[in-house]
Amino acid sequence: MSSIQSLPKTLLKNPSSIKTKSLAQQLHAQIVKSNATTHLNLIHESLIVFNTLHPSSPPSLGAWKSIIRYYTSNGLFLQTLTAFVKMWDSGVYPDHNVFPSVIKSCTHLVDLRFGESVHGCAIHLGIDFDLFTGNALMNMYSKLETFGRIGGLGDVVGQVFDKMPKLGKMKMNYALPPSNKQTAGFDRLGMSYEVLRRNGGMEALRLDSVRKVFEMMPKRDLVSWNTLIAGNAQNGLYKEALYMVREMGKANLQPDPFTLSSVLPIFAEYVDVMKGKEIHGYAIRHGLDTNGFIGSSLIDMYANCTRVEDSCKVFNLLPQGDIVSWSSVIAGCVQNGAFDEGLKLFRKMLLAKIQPVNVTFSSIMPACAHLTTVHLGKQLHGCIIRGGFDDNVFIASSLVDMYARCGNIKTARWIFNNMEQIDIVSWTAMIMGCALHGHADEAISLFKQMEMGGVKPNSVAFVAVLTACSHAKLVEEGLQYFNSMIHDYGISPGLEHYASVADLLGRAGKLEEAYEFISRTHTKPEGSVWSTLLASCRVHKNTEVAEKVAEKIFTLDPNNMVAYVLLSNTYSAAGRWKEAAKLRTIMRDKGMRKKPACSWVEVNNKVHAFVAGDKSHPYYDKINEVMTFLLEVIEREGYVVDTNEVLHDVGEEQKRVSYCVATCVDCHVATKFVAKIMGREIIVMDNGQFHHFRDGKCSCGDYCKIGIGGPLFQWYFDSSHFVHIAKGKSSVMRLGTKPGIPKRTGGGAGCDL
DNA sequence: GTAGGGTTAG
Repeated sequence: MSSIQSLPKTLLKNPSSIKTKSLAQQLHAQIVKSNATTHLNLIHESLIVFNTLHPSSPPSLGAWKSIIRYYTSNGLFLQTLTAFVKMWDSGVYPDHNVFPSVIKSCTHLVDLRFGESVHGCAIHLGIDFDLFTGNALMNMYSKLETFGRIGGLGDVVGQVFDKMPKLGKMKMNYALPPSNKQTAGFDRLGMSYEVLRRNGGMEALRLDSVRKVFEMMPKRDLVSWNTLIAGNAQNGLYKEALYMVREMGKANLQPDPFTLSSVLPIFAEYVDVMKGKEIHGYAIRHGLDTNGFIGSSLIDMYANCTRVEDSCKVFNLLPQGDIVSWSSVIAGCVQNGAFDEGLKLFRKMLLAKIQPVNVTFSSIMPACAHLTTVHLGKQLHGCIIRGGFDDNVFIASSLVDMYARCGNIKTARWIFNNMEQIDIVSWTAMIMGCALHGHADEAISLFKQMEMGGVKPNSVAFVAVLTACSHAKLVEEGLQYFNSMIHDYGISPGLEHYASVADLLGRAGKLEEAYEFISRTHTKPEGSVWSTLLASCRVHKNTEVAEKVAEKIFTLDPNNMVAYVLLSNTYSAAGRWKEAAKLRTIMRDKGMRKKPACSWVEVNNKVHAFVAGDKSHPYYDKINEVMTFLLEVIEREGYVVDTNEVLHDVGEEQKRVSYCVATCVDCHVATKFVAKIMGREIIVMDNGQFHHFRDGKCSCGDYCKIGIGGPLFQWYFDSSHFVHIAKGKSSVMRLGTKPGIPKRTGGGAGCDL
């Protein structure tokens, strides 16, 4: 006999040589029996021949089974269903081997209606008691029971196969339990799954069919239990899932990797690292800790419990990392603020020739956003476009956020405008972007558009719109949104909302009001909420409220250094030097040392960072030269050093700081002058808020809480940047107090991918 | 026939 490879080739080149049905079936059977993956194209072609050759005398059950199994195992789910319908139409009835494939196809196509019909067929034929069929049905119902009616391909497939519901109507009472009708009803009310879950009450209704199938199954194996457990775990029924694990033990079945990787996400969600560790221990004792699925679940669990080091340990012990474990560990780092580590791992992954996918990109992008390294973000964006991932809503949202945070609000807006689908996260990212750039009107307008478009704001969206109001001095609007959040949307305010409102009132100088507001909150306010207000007290030079606020903070945390610094600066700003000095003494006695302020700018894909008093930059002398020159120029233009606001806590090592740096405390004013003289826009990011300096004015309308502090002046004038200024371009500078982010000149975050 | 990773938070 000819080899499997050569026979079909010869025949298929000349289809007319396939004269008989039996020859076609033989051909097909041979190909199907051979290694399917190496002959995919041939098999597909032979199936086409097979399907069209003898429409009047359809294939036997055995042939149909081969076809259906082939289609399903190669992901051709729509073809599976076509074959199933044709088979049924031709009077050949499926046996128990056919149903699992067909049900699996319905699951993948997110078509619950079709699946229910198939279930009806199985009942009709009396083979719904089959173990494999039952397992497949449970899996389908646990994945589709809620979502199947909401979206997906359900309707499309339903239209194509309008015959199918007829087939399944015999015993549809079983396949369509009351829960489905109610689910559909909720859907019509426009309530999201998230809302339903949060409000409770759905649990009893959902997974009804899964439980029914499980209960009627005469025989259950580990797969049945795992499917049931996973179904409950993935639908938020954590207690039930854990209860079923115990029940499974009673049935003398041992947890396997499937069981463990369904249970681990529950403890990740509960942030219960002790229970998670117990599972880890079990996995080690049973030699399962090197299983890739368990590994990535462990990585995620530890990361969710803020134990990134443990995530990395698990990852390093995996014999081979696949894209999921790489993505997990990268996401774990980024979500815990270890941005540099995340980027390092990402580069390592590329070196290991692992191709990033959707999840990898949306996991790593926030690292670029928070490090303000737009050139890295752009490189990633390039990879995303080349990989065809740019229509993914997760990725697009992360890009909107990244560009906005890196100062490039126009690009952010362009991406947002071109998104195919916009969800609550993309809206929020865009609204927050506008808020950070001081475009409050636009932020509010977007928020309204979102509401009108039927997307319900969540608590994060309210943080965004409150931020917009706060930055633009829109006190009334902000308070209205805060109330709307509580009364119209039933969202109870969290610390971040209280902080926003405290900021809103504080920036506007309504310090007493803000103090009362925070004091009234039901949630116990944290130091961070009070600190927000204390910063406003400093701006408004109100030592009276500042003292009250500081007292609150010190009750919560007697060694809160930020509060000491802010209170001391408030005294300085109000001219009460003695009190300020006294606080400095206390701080020194307590051994507190303020982290030196740090500023950095990205020029020609390189990050230049400057710490106060640091002379290590290779162009330090040139920078100083230019700085002195510019200072003279802006002073001629009318800039006066504001000696009243010498807020710098000049420490021992900073005493050597040059005249210029020490005097440039009122950087916000100085930068306006520089922008005017140089005739260019300067964009500065300060604590997440952007200042666009142009033509002697700033976009924040001087309505900024902190004023820009720190050794700002240094980095206008590193030599390459000076060239940049001359070209009239703008680049984003960033201020902060995060030593190490980025590394000193040219290091760390400045590296390419 | 069953299992793992993602975007927004002054």
